[in-house]
Amino acid sequence: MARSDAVRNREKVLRAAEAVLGEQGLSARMDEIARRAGVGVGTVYRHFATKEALYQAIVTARVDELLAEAAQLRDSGEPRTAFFTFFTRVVVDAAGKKAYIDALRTAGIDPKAGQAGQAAEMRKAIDDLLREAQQAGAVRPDAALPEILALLRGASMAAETGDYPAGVLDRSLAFLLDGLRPA
Amino acid sequence: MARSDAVRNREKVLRAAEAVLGEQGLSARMDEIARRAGVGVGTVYRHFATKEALYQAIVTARVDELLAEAAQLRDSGEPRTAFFTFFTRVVVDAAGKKAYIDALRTAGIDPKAGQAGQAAEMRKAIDDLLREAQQAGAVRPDAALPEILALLRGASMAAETGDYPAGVLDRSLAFLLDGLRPA
DNA sequence: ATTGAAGTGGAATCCTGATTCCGATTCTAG
DNA sequence: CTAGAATCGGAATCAGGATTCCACTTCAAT
Repeated sequence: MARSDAVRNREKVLRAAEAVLGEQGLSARMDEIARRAGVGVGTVYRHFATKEALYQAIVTARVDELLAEAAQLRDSGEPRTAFFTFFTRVVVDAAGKKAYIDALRTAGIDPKAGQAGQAAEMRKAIDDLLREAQQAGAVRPDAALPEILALLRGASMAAETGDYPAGVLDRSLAFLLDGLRPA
Repeated sequence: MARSDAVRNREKVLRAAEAVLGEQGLSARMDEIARRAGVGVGTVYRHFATKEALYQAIVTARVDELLAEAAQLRDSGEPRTAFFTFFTRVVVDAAGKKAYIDALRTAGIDPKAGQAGQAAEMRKAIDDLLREAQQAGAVRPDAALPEILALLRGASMAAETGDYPAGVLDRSLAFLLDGLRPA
């Protein structure tokens, strides 16, 4: 039913939006996204009712990918590693993608919209990894989910901001994770 | 020379702006600031050429306070504690004050405006505390300033965002700081 | 090849604030 | 107490962007 060119354009918009929103965050202009997609603003709006909707589409997709990865790690049989790997993945993934801040914020609380479900999933995924890691003695037992989420958020936000000299981010993260290990 | 009432109004504006910008960040409206100050927008503009200027005035003042505290801690003769205390102070101070994000960002890099000098001072202050703490064996020797700044920024940003259940922030920060201690 | 529905481009419109302007009000020096 | 300067207040002006509209293309089913 859907016209082939329409589908193609939708893709182009999505890709352009991902790039532009990633670089500039929510403050990016719809015009810019349209230009980069090689399309008129009107077309962008035909596919996504609003800037917010476009943004959500992108974030939702990305979070789904992360959730899939979390599931995979959970079943990897390496609980001691899985938690740290996922934590790192999220932070690295956030680096340079300003569009994530809100996603993380949402994961924290914010029962807004339908994304609430996704946020809950994310929390659960992290909680699972955390528990198993603690069970395996890889993470200090006094660390609870809320604290982990706060740290994850902080790390992600820091990673998104400014460009650090090579290695700084990795080392910072390493220190942070060390703080989560048993004494 | 300056009219007494003008001085008073300037103060009112400053106080109101501090409150409003603290709660809502840069997105706060000038109208709101004026209303809270019990003054017309025009008056706000008579004292501060632009929203940015008003914002800078506030941040600059606050950072100066922090610098003073840093100096005091440096001379306290408690290097083992000073570093952690200051780190904590900055984060706690940032909690709920959305206006700081940018200040911290600036402290990171951003040679913008005259604030560049202040940013440099802040970096130096932290560096001093860090070195002494390491000298005293309270902080792992492989932690360098850039990493510390990244962590400080992340922690501050996380603290500013959303409201966490009581204690979460403190515990998160405790874990983070544990990661900076020698093994 | 033909045609009406679906899709497109991008100028025009709307909205939301920041900033400007200026007549009305205080101050305060004399 | 009085005049002139310094301030005020807040309506009017501007500007930046999101969103809407619609005449004009493209599709693709027939």
